[in-house]
This record gives sequence, structure tokens and C-alpha cells, in this order.
Amino acid sequence: MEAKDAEGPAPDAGSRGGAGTAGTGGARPHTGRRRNEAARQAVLDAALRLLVESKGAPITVEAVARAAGVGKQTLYRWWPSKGAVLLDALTDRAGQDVPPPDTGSLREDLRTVVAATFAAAQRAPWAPALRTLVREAATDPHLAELLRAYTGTRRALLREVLDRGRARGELPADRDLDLLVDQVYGLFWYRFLLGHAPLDAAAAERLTDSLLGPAAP
Amino acid sequence: MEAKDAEGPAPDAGSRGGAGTAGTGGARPHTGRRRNEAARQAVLDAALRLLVESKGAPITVEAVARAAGVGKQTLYRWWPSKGAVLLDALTDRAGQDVPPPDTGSLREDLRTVVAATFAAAQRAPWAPALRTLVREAATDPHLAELLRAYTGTRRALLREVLDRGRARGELPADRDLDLLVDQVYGLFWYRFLLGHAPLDAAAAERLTDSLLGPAAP
DNA sequence: ACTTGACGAGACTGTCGGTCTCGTTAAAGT
DNA sequence: ACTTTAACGAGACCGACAGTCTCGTCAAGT
Repeated sequence: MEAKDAEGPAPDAGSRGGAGTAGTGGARPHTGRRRNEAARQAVLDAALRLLVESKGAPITVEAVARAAGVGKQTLYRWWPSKGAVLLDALTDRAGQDVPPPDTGSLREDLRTVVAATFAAAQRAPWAPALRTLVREAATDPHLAELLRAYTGTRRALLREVLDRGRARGELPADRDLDLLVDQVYGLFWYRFLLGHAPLDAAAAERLTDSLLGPAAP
Repeated sequence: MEAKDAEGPAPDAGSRGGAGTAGTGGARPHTGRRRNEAARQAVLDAALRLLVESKGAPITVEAVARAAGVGKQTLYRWWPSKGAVLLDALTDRAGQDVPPPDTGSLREDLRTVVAATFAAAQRAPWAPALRTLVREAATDPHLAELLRAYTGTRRALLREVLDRGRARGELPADRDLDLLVDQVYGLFWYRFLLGHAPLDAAAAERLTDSLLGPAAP
């Protein structure tokens, strides 16, 4: 491998400006060879490819390193665990969070968000990757934590939509919004992981109606 | 599955008792030493104990065998995989399926079933055991299948309640009952596995209201 | 007595996550 | 140019674990 180094944006680590040679503590200027950005990209590419190709089968670290043409140690130098690599690969490329819709109609906003969530997870290459990731998370506490953080932001987005709807009076003031959020994502993950029932636009429509009551004319 | 034995001993029944063996017996004559029922019990006891004690930590086959005072081979002679042992241990002792209530009121039946489900999973020793089991199922296809079958019967029970309610006219004829079932169990598993929100009687009450609409006076 | 097969014990195999070592190579300072 | 430093690819190595195989023993039936 050893591509001619793209010298991409430095990861983060040491700020090179520190002229002080500060011996005592903290930031020390960085000498020596720098991180190979091409290797990072190769790892993420390989991980994502394997994640997509493996239909539910587990991914091994060796497979990722081999497919990326990279030593295992390089991998562990920059990611704390296998799970971190996989999640990074998935989120790095994942369609990024669109701001939730705000049409003025709770029913419409909710249906849109739910349908978008369903569709995104079903979209071509992502489903097996996400399923594999969740599987790995079951035995990798590190990954589980990362995944929890990631889904937390999704939950917050949905919660915003509901809050706006309630502020507009489209929902009783005493309605349990956390329950509503959990009903949406509970159903989503349940069907996504078990795969026994569809997660399509029709399901999103019916779920919305079930949560808000039948549409008023 | 299963090594030799043309007999295909089901891991359940097993005629206890000593010589003579009151005759329910298999049609096929059996020579040689018989299965040690005490060993089977010891395995299930040990597995359940470890399952309960391990708060989410994985259970090893060796630990089960050692705790039961049993050789590993004995274990694999009667169960096809580690997961099968764990599930057997849990279901063997788990509160058995009560027939679903039939009070004539869908709302009441539904609330009862949901509350019972929530309560059963939260009851003292079961929660960590069940969580561990589901974790293992993520990497054990065999166990995943067994678990799917087990939960399938639970789903069917709930479905009966809903069918009766719809037959009584308490639900619109075009209501999607599979969606309702998935909403219940989706929320249940979601909260059970993540543990971020309670699964108590109040939650059951609110979920029921959410599914059926606010209670009519 | 003799056959059969389950038993406890534990050695063994294969897989995998993660670490360690080694010789090499790129970046920086001098 | 020379030296120092650290990242690099390769792969040996470790520890944990599921599952298999072997062995000597022991109980149930013939």
C-alpha cells in the first residue's frame, strides 16, 4: 500500500505549534512520521464493504485489515475496538441527519419522519450492515455505548417533532411523549431486526394513524 | 443435530425412576446405561443460577458444566448448543403461559396481558437472565431460532385477545392487528433491552390507552 | 458375565479479539 | 546529509471460548 500520502487533515492529536518543548506535562510537539490518511480511508472503505456484503455474518478484524491492506496494529492504533471501526465506517458514509420536517402538521411531520426512518434502514446496502452492527453490539459494550449515543440523537429529533405538535395543541398536554418515541423506535427495531413484517411507507402510515388516532377529515 | 444415538432423546421428558421404569417407555428397547436425570437437573439448575447471577455477562459452557459437576460431553450429548441449554434452563422454570384473560372487555384484557408481560420480565431474577439470553442469541443462530419460536407463542396469545376484541366490535374491522402486536412487543423489547425507561403497570396502562385511544367514560 | 452406552474429566482443535515485536519508512529537527 | 521519532505492514503470539474426541469408569439390561 503505502500510497503517496494524501496528507489529509491532521487527525487531531498534538498541536504542532507548541514551541515550548514542554517537558512537564500535557501536549508535546509531534515528531516522527504522521498518520497515513490513505490507510484510514482504506480501512473505512474495507469495513463498509465487508459490512454490506456480509449478510448478517460477523466481521473479523483480520478480514478488515487484510481487505484494507493494513496491519492490525495500525487499525488498533486509531480505533479502540473492532466495533468502533465498524460504526465509524457506517456513520462516516451514512446519509446525514436531515433536519426534521416542520410543516405545521404533526401528523404529516410524524409520517414523514417515520417513513424516512423506515426507508433509510431498508435502503439497499444498509440493512445487512446495520443488522451486523447491532449483532456485534450485543457482545461489545464499547460499540453498544457508541450505538446508544448515535440512536439518541435520532430519538431527540423525533422528540422535537412531537414537542412542536403538542405546543400547537395537536396532542393532549398530558400525552406521554417518551412513550410515543419508544413506540416508534420500538416497532422500528423490532421489525428491522426480526424481519418478519415490512417497514414500508404503508406501515409508516398505519403506525402514524395508530399513534395519533384515525385521521380527521 | 446430535451426535449418535438413533433414539433422538427429547431433552424434555425423561422418565425418572429406577429399575422397572414404569412403562411409559419408548417403543424401542434400550440397552446400556440410561440417561442420568440428576445430571440433567444439575445442568439446568446451574445454568439458571449462572444466568441469573451474571448481570449481562456471557456464560461459558465450561462454567455451566463445572457448576453442575458434569462433563462437557454430557452437556453436548443432550443439548445441541450452549444456547439451547440456556433457553431450556430459562423456559423450564419460567412462569408458564397463563391462558390469556377473556373478560369480555378488550381494553381490560389487553391491559392485563401487557402488564403481565412487563411484570414477568422485570420480576426479580429473570431480567438479567433474559437479557443475557438475547445477547447470546445475537451470535448463536440456533438460539435465535429457538427464541423466535418461543416468542412466537407469546405473540399468538396476544393476537387471540385482539381477535376476540375485534369480533366483539371493539376494534374497527380494518385495524392492522399484526401492527398492534408488534407495537406491544416492539416497545417491550426496546425498553427491556435498553433499560432507559420503566416497564411498570403505569406504562402498561398508558400503552393500552395509546393503542386503543383514550378510555371512553 | 458380558455388552452397551452414559458418565466425569480433560486434552485438543479452530476461531477470533487484541497485543507485541520486528524491520521498514516517512516526517521533522539539526 | 544525518539523526530521531513514530507510523507503517506483516505476522507471531496470547487468552478465551465453543465444540469435539478420547479414556477409563460405571450402571442398566441380557
